[in-house]
Amino acid sequence: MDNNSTAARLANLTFSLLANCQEKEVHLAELHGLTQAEFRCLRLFGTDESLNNKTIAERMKLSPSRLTRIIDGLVTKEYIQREIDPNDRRNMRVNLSTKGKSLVQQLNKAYVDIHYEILQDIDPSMHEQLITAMTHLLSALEKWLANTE
Amino acid sequence: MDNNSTAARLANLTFSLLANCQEKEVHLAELHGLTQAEFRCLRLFGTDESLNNKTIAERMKLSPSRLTRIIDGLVTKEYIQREIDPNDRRNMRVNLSTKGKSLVQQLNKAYVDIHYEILQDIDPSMHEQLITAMTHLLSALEKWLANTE
DNA sequence: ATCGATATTTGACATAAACAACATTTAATT
DNA sequence: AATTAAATGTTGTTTATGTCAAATATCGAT
Repeated sequence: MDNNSTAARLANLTFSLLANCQEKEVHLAELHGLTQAEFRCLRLFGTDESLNNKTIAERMKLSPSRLTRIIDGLVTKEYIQREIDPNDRRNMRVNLSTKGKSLVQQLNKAYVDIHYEILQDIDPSMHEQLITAMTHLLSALEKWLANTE
Repeated sequence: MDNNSTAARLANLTFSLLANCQEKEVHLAELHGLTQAEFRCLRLFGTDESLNNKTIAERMKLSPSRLTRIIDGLVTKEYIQREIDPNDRRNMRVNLSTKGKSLVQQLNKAYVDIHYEILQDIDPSMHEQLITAMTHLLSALEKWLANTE
């Protein structure tokens, strides 16, 4: 009984959290003159990563053609660069420009900062458990998604 | 240092969590033949709530005109009903149909169930902490959003 | 060196979702 | 009589996505 109401509270929390995060993402994209698709694509890059069109398309579950256009936008806006892969010249290695790197870093930093502040409010001995809990939450969701697809 | 890397791990977790939740929402909407906007609108209802057009429009930050169309879709799909507000007959009280109620309940149940399962994996003494942490996470995000708007 | 497969880009076209703006209508309130 | 709530019709924009076909360049293997 008690557990169930705790679950309901937790469910409400993650629900609101999701809504807020979504709003945040929309806001951030706008702030930098990016469309949602472009923003999502950009967020896919670690600062040093270099990916090719097809890989990104697969990760984002989009057609290569579609991806080309999204990348086009990001190249025009100077967030990423395209260069020919020396190993296989049919490939384009797509990677972040200086501007892109700095944006991604900035976003990551802001993100980590928020979480840092949150952790300040929590007993350090609980941190590890919190991580564990969130990991469970994530894998439960992933499992759920895999099942229904 | 350690705190910061914990923050980074936590940030990554909520990031993945967000991505998964988004995917889940898209999937669920599809599953029930609803557009994203319709799905979001539906999720706004508690099972017993009765709202009017204008209120929903404000909550969803949309124009009343736009809302009318979304509601139209949900009425056509028989998830919600419109009826004239007896107190002010200019108002339309919008509320869930039986079908709508059962869907909302089903969604809520699934949502609570997932969280219940997660809690099973976590030491009960930790539950309150988790709730607290998530509450902090949420209010940090809300604060952030309020600041940047 | 040629042939078939592959990666990407490009152009054209198409769909549909998500939204706004505006004017009009209807009905009800104050 | 003036105001309000909602619906409706129209028109238009943007974003997101797909498909398909053609073009280009490259690779790998024969």
